[in-house]
Amino acid sequence: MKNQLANIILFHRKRSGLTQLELAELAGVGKNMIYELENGKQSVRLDNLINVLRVLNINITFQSPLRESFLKEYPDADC
Amino acid sequence: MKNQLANIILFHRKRSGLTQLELAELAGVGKNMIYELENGKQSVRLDNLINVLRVLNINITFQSPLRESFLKEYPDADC
DNA sequence: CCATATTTCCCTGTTAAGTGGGGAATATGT
DNA sequence: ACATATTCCCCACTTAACAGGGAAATATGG
Repeated sequence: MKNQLANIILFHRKRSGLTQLELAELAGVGKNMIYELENGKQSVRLDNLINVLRVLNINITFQSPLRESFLKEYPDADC
Repeated sequence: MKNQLANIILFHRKRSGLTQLELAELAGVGKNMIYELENGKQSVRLDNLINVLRVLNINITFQSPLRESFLKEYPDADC
């Protein structure tokens, strides 16, 4: 149970029937990156992570109390 | 409108009344990182981004159809 | 309008992220 | 039990993320 992200990636990759190598190639990253991601490495590059998550159909979102109340007041803001 | 993340960070930093330099020091990153984040740089390190978001009280979450249906079936899984 | 704060965008050196190769360890399935 | 697939984890090399200095451009506010 290294961290949340590692488990999410492992779970989705297994469900997709992909090997680490196949996922790496689909995401355009090195094979070691998948291994490191699944083992809790935090110092990966964001764009690489996003490419991996895209293959696995995982969405990354950002939430905060401030943002949610702001978007409720100004629904078209999108910022 | 470079990207979503850049706008979120800028919006929250302004609301916090912090300068780029102050946010950088609180997050333990270089001053240039804040500038680059707010200008849409995608190749930043995830741990640095997380440190910045923590200061701004912004949460990262991961969502997928697979994950949501899975957690609905097995509420205690947490993976 | 002026002084000051802040942001933008150069630059340079350092450091570690990322890569592919490769081989040992482990898992898978027949 | 065996062959094969996959994962784990080491290595060395390349490259760019990062920090921090600095200076011009821009924003702020008194």
